[in-house]
Amino acid sequence: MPPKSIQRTPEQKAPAAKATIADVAREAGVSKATVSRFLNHGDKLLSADIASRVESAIASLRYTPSPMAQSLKRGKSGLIGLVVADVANPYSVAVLRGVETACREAGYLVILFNISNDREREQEAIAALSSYQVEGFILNTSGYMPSKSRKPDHYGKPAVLVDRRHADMQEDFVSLDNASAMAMAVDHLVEAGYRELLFVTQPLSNVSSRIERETAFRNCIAGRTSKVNGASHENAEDDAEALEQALRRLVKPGPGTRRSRRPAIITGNAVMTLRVAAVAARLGLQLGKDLGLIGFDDAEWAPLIGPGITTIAQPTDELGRMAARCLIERIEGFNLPPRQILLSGRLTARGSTMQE
Amino acid sequence: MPPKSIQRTPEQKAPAAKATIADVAREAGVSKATVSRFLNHGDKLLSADIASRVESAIASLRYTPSPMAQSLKRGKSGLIGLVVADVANPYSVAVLRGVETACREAGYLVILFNISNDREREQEAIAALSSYQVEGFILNTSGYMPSKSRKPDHYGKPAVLVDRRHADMQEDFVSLDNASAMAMAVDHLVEAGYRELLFVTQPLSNVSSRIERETAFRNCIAGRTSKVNGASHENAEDDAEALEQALRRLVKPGPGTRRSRRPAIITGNAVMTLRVAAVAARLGLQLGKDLGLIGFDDAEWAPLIGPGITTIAQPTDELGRMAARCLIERIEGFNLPPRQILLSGRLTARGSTMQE
DNA sequence: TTGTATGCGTTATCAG
DNA sequence: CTGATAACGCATACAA
Repeated sequence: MPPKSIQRTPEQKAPAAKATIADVAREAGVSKATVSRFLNHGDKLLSADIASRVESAIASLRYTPSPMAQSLKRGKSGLIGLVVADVANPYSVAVLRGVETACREAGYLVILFNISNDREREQEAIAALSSYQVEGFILNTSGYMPSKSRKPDHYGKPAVLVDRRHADMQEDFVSLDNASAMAMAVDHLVEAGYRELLFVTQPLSNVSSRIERETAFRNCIAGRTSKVNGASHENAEDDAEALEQALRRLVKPGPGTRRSRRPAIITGNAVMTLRVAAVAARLGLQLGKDLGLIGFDDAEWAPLIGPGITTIAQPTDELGRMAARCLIERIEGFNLPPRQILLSGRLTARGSTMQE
Repeated sequence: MPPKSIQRTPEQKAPAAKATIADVAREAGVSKATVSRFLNHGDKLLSADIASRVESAIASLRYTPSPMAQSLKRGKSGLIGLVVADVANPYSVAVLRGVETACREAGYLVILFNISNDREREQEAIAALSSYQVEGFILNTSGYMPSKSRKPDHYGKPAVLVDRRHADMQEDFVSLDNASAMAMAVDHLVEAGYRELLFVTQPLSNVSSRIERETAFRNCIAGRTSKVNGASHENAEDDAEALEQALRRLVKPGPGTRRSRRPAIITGNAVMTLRVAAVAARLGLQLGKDLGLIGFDDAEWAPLIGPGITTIAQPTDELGRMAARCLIERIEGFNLPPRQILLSGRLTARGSTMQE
């Protein structure tokens, strides 16, 4: 057996060292500039003869331009920076999916930065991404830096916000239409005979989507001339205790109150839905009977918990795609005023909000 | 009011144009080379005086080196390419999270490429990532290209595989210890009195983790001298029908069989767990009573479906971190033989596998 | 239509 | 210890 020399993949003669534009130029017997022209303007500026020579040289060398070098030269990179508040959050991930797809289809790649809900790191994320010459940002963050009490700097690059609005927002904004989604939820509950409503949310703490939903909820209640009661409960991460209290209070109203007022809960997102379902189970409350439940965000498990949980699904994939498209439009030069794109949710009725 | 000139952020005198190494050199009254030395070797090669001058120039100009330019020069980018079979899969996402964290901590950023379970696009993903000079790949893919019937080319860059093993694997491999996890599952069921076992999985179709689990299942059954029966069922994406048949057959054994043989199902992942739970509900089967159920992958909803579903949790975050660490070790030059890192799962018993 | 020369922001190789 | 200077791979103004 002959001593095995340099490893080579079967179908590739040249060593792995990537071909550069200079190699192509040499192979085709032209200058680097000519090759560059072919790359950027096709055969518009070249004679047919030379164009084809360059073309076949590129093919035979399997040449691919280096985005890095291009980026350095042009100041643009084909990269889009995505900053996510928390990759553990299914919502973020669902959006991420749409974003990645749309970007790739448009020839961009996504660099991901997760800040694990640490607001202080938003600026760090943007800076890191920016140094990689990303051409724009998609932000699913609060946009608020407590310690600095100012907005993060976007380095003059376009950005689009998803789900979370920023103060004095100059950017495009893509989100669920929270007001009408909440209206759907309340209407649905009232129609099903529920009269004592509780909105349960994670702490509002400057997260615009939570605030919008809470506000919409109050408006819905206030707007009803009929006898619907409503209250909100902010539930901290670890405070199952408080949540249990709130449920107890909701279900077993004080003395002197008729029991004709059926109680129901609206949860602000899937996380809270799960928590409420857990507490309800612990208290022995039957969903759809002792307690109505409708939650923002649809999840695969929603049909399977108890009698099935009624949800308002967000068009997450579409939200992500929209965000990406907005950003790319701006990147490619259209200079539009800030837009707000509000997509509507879809209600799926299940056992947890049964008619009386 | 004076005509407002160029917009400037309050605390930043210079225009937004990012400072370069040349700016710093000028500001400090030294050469670019000197600044570069300071950047790369600290003050080891510089006189204290000059070092401090450079240092303050950097600070006052808020200078940050351009990774792009560095990358061009050094041939390394600080980027790691992550190719995910399907971002819609909670498992992928959970791993992604660990990967992102570990990479960032080590000073790398992650570029994400999702191939939506399209095996043909694995090579495309790797090529795209490679052109961005990523320093290595983390792959959660099949590594198998049906149409080409060969393995994707990694361009000589290090790669680590997560969850899915490739043929003739030369790469590091990080995964759940499927064999012992399956053993745990079977032991648990047998101990709880179940005797008629069915393993339900998505189609094996060359996905190594599915194959390993199925094989492990068969081995477990074969290894038992006692009277435990076992069978496997591959369930296609859209075939609820077949799944229902399988459940029916499992629960209602043919004539002449004693009913002392309690039936139970082991699901290969969370997706299948949900599907089985749905079908069981439709058939009116009580989990933990008429039918045992234990599933791979723990999810937040597991405790809430029916009497709670027993699961085997994968240490997803740790898997991601491990993968990242392995890759980074290789990137930074340690030339080790291929390793396999198998992490064990954790069983959480819930109502769906109650004792008789 | 094509080639030459220059520069993008860094790092490395030389001298000094 | 420090400073010119030449690459890295590419795109473009300018010259031919």
